[in-house]
Amino acid sequence: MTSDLPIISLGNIDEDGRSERKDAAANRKLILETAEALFAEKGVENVCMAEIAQAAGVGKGTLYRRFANKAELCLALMDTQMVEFQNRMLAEFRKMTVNRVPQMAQLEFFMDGLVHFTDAHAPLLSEVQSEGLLQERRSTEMPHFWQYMTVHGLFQTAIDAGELPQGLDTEYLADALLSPLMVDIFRFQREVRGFSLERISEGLRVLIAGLRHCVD
Amino acid sequence: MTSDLPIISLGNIDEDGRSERKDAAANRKLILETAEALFAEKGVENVCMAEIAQAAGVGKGTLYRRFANKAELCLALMDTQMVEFQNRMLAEFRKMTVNRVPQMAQLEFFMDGLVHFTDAHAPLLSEVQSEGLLQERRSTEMPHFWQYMTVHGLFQTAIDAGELPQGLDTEYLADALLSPLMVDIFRFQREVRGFSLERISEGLRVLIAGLRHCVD
DNA sequence: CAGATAAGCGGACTTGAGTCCACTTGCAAA
DNA sequence: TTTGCAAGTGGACTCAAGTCCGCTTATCTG
Repeated sequence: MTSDLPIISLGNIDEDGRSERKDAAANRKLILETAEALFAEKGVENVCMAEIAQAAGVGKGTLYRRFANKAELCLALMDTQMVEFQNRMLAEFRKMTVNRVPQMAQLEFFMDGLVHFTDAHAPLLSEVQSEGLLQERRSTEMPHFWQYMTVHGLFQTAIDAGELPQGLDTEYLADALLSPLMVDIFRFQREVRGFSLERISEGLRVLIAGLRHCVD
Repeated sequence: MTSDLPIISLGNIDEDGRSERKDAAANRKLILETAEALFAEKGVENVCMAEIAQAAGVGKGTLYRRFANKAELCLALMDTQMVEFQNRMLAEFRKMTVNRVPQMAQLEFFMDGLVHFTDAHAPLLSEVQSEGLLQERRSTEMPHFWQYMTVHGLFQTAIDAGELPQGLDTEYLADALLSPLMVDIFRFQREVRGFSLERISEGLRVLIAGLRHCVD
């Protein structure tokens, strides 16, 4: 059942299904490339929107027409890599399922991949998540959305397969298991606590493993 | 061993141990009262710093000398209630320990209390946490600090008491267990997912219960 | 091809955060 | 009591975010 996990992407389709005007599409590309270059040069958090607009040679109005804020811009920049990661994971899931690898092992594999993904994209993710989970806008495009769908899906399948007891609150558990990977906390653990990626993965593995036993 | 858990409070002692000048202390009090009133009237997120300064009849400079930002101001406003909560919990721990209540049950009790505490103070906590975990400044006064110390302490004691297997990464687990209570995620679960407090508590209970079994 | 028009564009403007600094005042030592 | 000065004060100023609105242009229709 892992095959119906969603792949989420922005694409360049407007909400109405209408595609952009040619000049607008060119500008979007220009802005994204300019932003990527500036981010690489000075670090994501040291680049402001006005600076991006100026470097791209467009007005602030244009920039904000395409991307309502820095979070959205950063989300667009991550889009390709997010889709790539999702595809890689889906391919692995398929392979593992063929090889009769238990769902819970697949979940551990996913979480481990996510730890590395989060680490690799921490600066962009910081901006993306600074917007907050609460904004309705674009919520289905937020990283948390597909991460949640994946974890939740794996939990459900694990229950169906008898790997987990029935009656677990998979909706809550999916959110809870993902919450230590929200960037704020993740970066805190990495930068202040000094945890290694392996240590974080192992910690999550322990949490996951525990679920197998406890129901009462 | 629960008796050496810390109680964290701001107090009105300067970092150098020097106490404030009388006029300054009066202003701090005035500012806190004004802010509290404005927050109650218009909601925490709808009140800006300039507004607080004006309503209190002081300049922005004065306001910012006392409180480096809105987060710090909100933290000061929560101070009393935080200390109260901590004391209530410590008292309960003592009582429970006398009655031979297992450490893990005490942890569940604490987490349940924390769920209610977080819910009750969500707006102020949102401001406090918007500062982010990463700022070194005042990190020991942040809610997460004493929450972490408490959970970590309970884990350790549980291990010493043989309730949990040795070798658990208690430092990681304390952070991880608390992370679904970071306001962003908590509010998301409450407001978007629509989870009840009971459901959240129960979910946490399941996570905690799992730890008893899994080590390998 | 011409005209209509929705989409796109740019930059001035508004708003709030936070800094700076010249001026004032409480307090303690002489 | 005077006086030195660290602490306190107020508000102008800087900086970035995000909005607004009058002008321009791609694209569609006749």
